[in-house]
Amino acid sequence: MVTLTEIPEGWPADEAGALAVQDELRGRVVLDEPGPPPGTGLVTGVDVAYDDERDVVAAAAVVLDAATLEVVAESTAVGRVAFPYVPGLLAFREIPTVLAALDALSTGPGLVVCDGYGLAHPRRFGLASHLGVLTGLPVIGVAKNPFTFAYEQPGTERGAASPLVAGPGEEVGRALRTQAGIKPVFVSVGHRVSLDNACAHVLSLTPRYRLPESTRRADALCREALRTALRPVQHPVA
DNA sequence: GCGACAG
DNA sequence: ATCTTGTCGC
Repeated sequence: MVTLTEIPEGWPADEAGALAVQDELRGRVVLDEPGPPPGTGLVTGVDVAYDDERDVVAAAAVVLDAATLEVVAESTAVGRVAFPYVPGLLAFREIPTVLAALDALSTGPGLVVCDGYGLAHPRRFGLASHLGVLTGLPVIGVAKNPFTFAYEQPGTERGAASPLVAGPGEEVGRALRTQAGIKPVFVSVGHRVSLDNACAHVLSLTPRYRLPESTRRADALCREALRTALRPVQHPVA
């Protein structure tokens, strides 16, 4: 069964409204907790896929055992796209549907890993921070691109890292090499996790591929959920 | 001033 | 994000 997630009442209708929300929520981010220890407990990947033509977004949450990387639980949700794509306002596009997917899980999510950024954001309040503040969960962001931020190329070996900086002396995240000789990923803190711990989690989630297993699983699942949701219902014929 | 810019 | 065939490699 597929239910269409509602866009919450009071959801910002334009850029000015969204900026005001970020401004208000930014102060609630918690940055002084280390977060759950890497390699233990549960880790949940979240991701979304879009059909902009039909204004539909599908979200998936996949819970992994952090020690074995085996799937413990998963869920999906489908909704209307809640906001246009504006760099810096990505969270407003996907958060309602992501929250619905997290709510549908049969277990607590543990640490949440999302696509995109937390602190590494024009106003230091990216998707991972936003999701963290709304749920109270520990959240980190893992992005495939450095956005507008600068970094020095980390060493070529797996585990090598270098600061992702917004300006002289302001570290907003880390470029982390998860596979030897492969383009790094860009890790930033969302809520209630330290940057060191966030990077340790990401390394523990990348035994084989560039991107965390959590995101890879969530990516595959939300694409499938989108295909299913867009497939026209089959009426039985007599 | 203009364009680019996580997904 | 998404549009998209074949192809090189383990």
